[in-house]
Amino acid sequence: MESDFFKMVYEVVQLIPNGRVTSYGAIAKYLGSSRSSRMVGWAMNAAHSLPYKIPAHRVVNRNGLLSGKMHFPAPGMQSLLEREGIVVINDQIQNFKEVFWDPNTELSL
DNA sequence: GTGGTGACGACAC
DNA sequence: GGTGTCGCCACCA
Repeated sequence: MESDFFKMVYEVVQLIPNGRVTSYGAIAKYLGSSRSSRMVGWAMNAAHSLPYKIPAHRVVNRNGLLSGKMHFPAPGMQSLLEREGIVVINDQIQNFKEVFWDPNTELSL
């Protein structure tokens, strides 16, 4: 029973270009509720049961910190990001604003 | 049906 | 500027 909010989150996450990342708040704001950032995170949690591949490793918190790395099943969320060309040090994305992909700007709703 | 929690964010102090 | 608290909505017990 995927809510439209969730589906929107998944769609946006899948639209994230390679080598780019976004924040929960950015997606939430794109959906119309910047304060619903928690729902975006929850959507990521539910994404585990989804048949689609959700590049959750491209979604980090507003600080560019890999907040959800602990929940990530992969051997290393950081490794995935580095493979994308993103520099990650100590679970912190370097040049975050440079790799930051804001749907509100890129998609220009 | 109620209460508590959660991959966060913004505002208040 | 750092810390604390509220908010937001869906899911689980």
